[in-house]
Amino acid sequence: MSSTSKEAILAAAKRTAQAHGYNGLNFRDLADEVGIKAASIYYHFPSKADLGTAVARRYWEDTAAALEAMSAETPDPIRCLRRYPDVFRRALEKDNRMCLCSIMAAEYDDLPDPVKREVQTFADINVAWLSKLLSAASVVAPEDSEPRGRAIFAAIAGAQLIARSRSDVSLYDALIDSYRTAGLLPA
Amino acid sequence: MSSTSKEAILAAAKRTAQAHGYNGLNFRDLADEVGIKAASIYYHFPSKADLGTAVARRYWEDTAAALEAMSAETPDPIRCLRRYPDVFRRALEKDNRMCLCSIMAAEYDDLPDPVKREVQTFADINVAWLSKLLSAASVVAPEDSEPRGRAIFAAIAGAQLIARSRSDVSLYDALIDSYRTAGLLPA
DNA sequence: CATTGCCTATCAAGTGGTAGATAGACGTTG
DNA sequence: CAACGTCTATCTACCACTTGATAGGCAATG
Repeated sequence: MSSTSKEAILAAAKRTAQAHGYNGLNFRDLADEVGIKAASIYYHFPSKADLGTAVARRYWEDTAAALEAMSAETPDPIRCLRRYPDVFRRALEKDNRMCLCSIMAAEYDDLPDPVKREVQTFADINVAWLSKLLSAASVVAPEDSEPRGRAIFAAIAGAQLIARSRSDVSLYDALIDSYRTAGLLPA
Repeated sequence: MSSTSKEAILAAAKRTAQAHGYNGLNFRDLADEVGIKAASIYYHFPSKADLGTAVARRYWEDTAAALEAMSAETPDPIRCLRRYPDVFRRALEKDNRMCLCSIMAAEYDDLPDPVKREVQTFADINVAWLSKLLSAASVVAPEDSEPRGRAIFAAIAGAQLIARSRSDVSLYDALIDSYRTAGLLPA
C-alpha cells in the first residue's frame, strides 16, 4: 500500500491548520501526531509550501465533493441552501476550528503563492455552488446570483470568525438567523 | 517628555499586527522599525503578551473615538450608518491590511487571555455603536437592533477577509453593495 | 540490487526573554 | 557649588528553544 502516512500527514495538517493556520503548522508536532519523525515528512512533501498547498487543495476538493453530495441529496434548491451554513458550523463544533481558507486568508501576506491560489479556488467553488443554487431557486435574478453568492460566502465566513473569537457556536447560529431575518439568506 | 518610543512601538506593532497578526509580531523587526534595540522594548512592555494587549486595547480605544467622532459629525443615523463600512475599508486600502481584531480572531487559539479580552471588547464597542444607530434610525425594532448590529459587524469582517484574500478593495465594495441590495445594510 | 519509506543527527536562522552595564537628567544634601 | 544617589532609557551580549531543511544511513520489499 502506498503511503497511508501521506494521508495521515494531510489529515493531521488539515486539523492543525484549521486551528492555527499555515504558520501554526510545524513538522515536529505534525510528525508526532502521525507517529513518524519530522524528517520523514520530507519524503512525502518536499517543503512546507508544498505541504500547505496539498492541504489547501485537498480541502477545497473535499468541500466541492461535499457540496455536490448535498445538492444531490437535497434537490430542492431552497432547502439545500438552507443547509449551507451547516458546512461552516461543523468546523466550529470541532474544537472551535475555522474554515481552512478563512484562516489562511487572514495569513494572506505570509502565504506562498501556490497556497494563495488554492485558497482562492476554495472561495471560487463555494461561490459557484451558491450562485447556481440561488439561480435555480430564483432567489435573485440570474445576473445577480454571483454577487449574492459572494455576499453569502463572505458573510458566513465572517460569522464563523466572530463566533470563533467567542468560542461560541450559538453565536454563529444567531448570526445566521439574523442573516435570514435581514434577507441576505433565503428564509 | 516621557517615551515617544513607547508610542512608536505601539504604532509599529499595530501596523505589523494588522498585516501578520499577533504571531507575526517579533521584537527584532519591531525594534528595527522604531530605531532601537530589541531588548529596549522590554523596558516599555514586560512581555510580548503585554505588548499585544496594549496594542489591541489602543486599537479599540481609537476605533471607539473614531466612531464617536463619526456620529457627532453625521447626526443623521442612516447617513452615518452608511459611512460605517469605510472604517474597515481603510485598512484594506493601506497595503491590504485587516482589522486588527479580525486577524486576531483568526489566531484565537494562540492568543494570551488578556489579548483575547481586548479583541472581544473591540467587537462589543462596534456592535454597541451599530445597534444604537440602528435603533435611532428605526431600521429595525429596538429589540432587534443588537442582533442586527452583530450581523452587520460579522458580515463586514467577512467581506474584509475575503477581499484581502484577493488583494482587491473593489471586491470589498462589491460585497458591501450586495449587503445593501440584500437588505442587511440600510440602503 | 534498486526502490521505498523511514530513521538519526545536524544545521542555520530566528524566537522570546534575561543579565548587567552605561550615559545622561534630576533633585537632594553637605 | 559640588558631590551623591537615583531614575530613565537605552545598550551589548547572551541563553534556551523552535523552526524549516539537509545529508546520509538502514532495513524491508519486490
